[in-house]
Amino acid sequence: MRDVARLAGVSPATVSNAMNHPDKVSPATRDRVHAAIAELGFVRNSAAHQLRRGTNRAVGMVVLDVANPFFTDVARGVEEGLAAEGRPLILGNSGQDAARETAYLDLFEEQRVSGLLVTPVGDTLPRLRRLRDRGTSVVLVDRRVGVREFSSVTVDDRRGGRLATEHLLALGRTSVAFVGGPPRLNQVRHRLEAARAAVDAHGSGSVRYVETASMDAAAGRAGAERLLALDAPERPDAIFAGNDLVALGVLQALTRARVAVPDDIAIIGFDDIDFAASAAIPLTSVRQPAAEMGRTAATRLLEIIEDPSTSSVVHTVLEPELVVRESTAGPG
Amino acid sequence: MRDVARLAGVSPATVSNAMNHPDKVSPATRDRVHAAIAELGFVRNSAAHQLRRGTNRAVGMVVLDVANPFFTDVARGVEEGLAAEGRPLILGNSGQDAARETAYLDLFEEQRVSGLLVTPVGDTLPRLRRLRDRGTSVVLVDRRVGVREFSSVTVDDRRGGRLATEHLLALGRTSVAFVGGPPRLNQVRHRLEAARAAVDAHGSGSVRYVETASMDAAAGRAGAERLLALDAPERPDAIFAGNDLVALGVLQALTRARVAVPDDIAIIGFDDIDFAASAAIPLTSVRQPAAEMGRTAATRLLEIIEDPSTSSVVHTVLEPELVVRESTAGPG
DNA sequence: TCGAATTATTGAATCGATTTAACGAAGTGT
DNA sequence: ACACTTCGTTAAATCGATTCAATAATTCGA
Repeated sequence: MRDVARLAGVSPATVSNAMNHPDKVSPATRDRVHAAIAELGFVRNSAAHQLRRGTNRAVGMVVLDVANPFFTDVARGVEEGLAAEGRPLILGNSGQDAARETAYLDLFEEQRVSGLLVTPVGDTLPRLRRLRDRGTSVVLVDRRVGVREFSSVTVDDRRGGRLATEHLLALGRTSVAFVGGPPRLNQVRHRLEAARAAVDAHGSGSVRYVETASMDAAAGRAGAERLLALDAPERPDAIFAGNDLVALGVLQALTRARVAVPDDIAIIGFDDIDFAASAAIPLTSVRQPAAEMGRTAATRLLEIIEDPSTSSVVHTVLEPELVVRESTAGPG
Repeated sequence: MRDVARLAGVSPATVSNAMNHPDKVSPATRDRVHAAIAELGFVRNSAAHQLRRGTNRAVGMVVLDVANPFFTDVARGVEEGLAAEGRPLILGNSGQDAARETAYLDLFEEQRVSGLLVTPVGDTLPRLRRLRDRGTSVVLVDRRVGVREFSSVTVDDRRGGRLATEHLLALGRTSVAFVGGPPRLNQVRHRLEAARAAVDAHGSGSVRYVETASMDAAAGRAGAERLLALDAPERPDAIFAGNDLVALGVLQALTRARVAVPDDIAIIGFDDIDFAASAAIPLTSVRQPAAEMGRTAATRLLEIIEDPSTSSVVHTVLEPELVVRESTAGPG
């Protein structure tokens, strides 16, 4: 910056003013400074900038799993929402791993980001509290922990679970297997509980839980194979998958075993990722408005950053929507 | 940090030494300092740290399109490769948009990241030169620009194009449409050129180019519809899609129009993303080793960071592999 | 036991940009 | 013409951690 100042024939302070308080500088010198900046290709050192300013404009986001299109859709929504304010978004991928989540939280805490969007994996609440107490605004995405303390944007999982299950029951299916896990995840619990409640309300039918360690296609294949190992009368006539990746895995395993979908076993997923529509047998799914979730979370976060005194905690719950395709309804 | 020093009964300098040069501090005081750090939950301010240290350990990566699983797979590979050194990876998504790419390069330049992985979109070469001249190591991923200056990790697109086209020709297809674009992308050009060369070498057949503005499913649908609008004798009997997303879009459009795949028209994609295998008609594709590409790029970048004097430019070219599925081969 | 060699700790300078308070120059009103 | 604003500019202090040179404490050999 000294070089820029020298070239423009002014002091470093004036260069700073030209960049950050253009009104404090006469038009003539402002132009001179900008010319010098352009000529030297000066880019300010954000470490120094932040150190003095005390704040980092960037927003951090810890994404649960970039391999899941649902979360990349959320991230894209966040980017859109942040674009209005021109704040950079720094993405970290926890890949469902608590240790990596912690590593990214450390990074963001060191960086003193002004806001944080996170879908927590591990026992993250104490960390989030500390971040908040130190001035980082926090909004939870697709999860709720510390309900009285942190705003969140989620989708009504119970409603989604009910929609899915009622759809299956309406089609005359009675023996439903829910494939997903681990049950520690609220998502999984809520969807499963709602499925059971729907079956109870219906008066007949059953829900069995096939627990998996993760929520990807491999888990779906493994879960389906466990079901296929059962004797025919024990087999379910419908599978409610914890999400679309799992559903695609289930579909692969069933197809390989020459089980007719949906005739023998119907499959319904959750999320309605783009690929659900172009699956081998297009997947019925419970649509989550991922991009909207991201946008909403970003907007809410910006509000809190602008006015941290707004201590009110807001939980936005978006509505899921049933999208019926061939994996339950049959062709045509 | 002053607080930590006070609590531990030492000077700030000792606290710093305890963290960064543990050998310079006696075990007793080191423990005392660490206890104080833990008690106060001290997290160092990375702005100050970097300002003094002059370097940022983090590595930046500008991903071309997080909506494309191919690139998230690459990013996962990069994370793996970087994990060895424990360097944080900061992700930015350009979404194929030159302006957003520039915004992220600005951010990374301000941050003085020690390394940069980028799949350039726009006219990025001058920016990369400047970054390199200022000490940021750069490795190109899935692209080559400034061949004498920047190391790169790519896949042999011509070979991939040849594999795909020879496969189609071997199946007796003669009229191939290449759907993809824009042609400004090297990838697209190389794959298309290789397709034409393969047809020439074969002695019969033809390749027509259906140009699209982007490389997503929507583009694939649009491209396919243009082909469907042709009179029957004009229609191709095979479609080589620029990547799997485009291929999935093509497949959707053909299915909707009740065109039999592969009987009437065969489809082959590129990338072999996970979803290709679970598509409506499982997609034949040219597999790119995405994760390996990411790992390799990360490793190469770390080498350059460690020893910037290594001015040698290395271009790693990974080999693609044909994966035959039903969209060309027919069931069974 | 004493000075030399070694090890542990600290005060002060430093990184690069921002900001505050002070300064000089130009303009205003009487 | 004089005192008084107003406006543009600058010197110097500052953000928080690191590092160097210097000092203090410890160990060791003779």
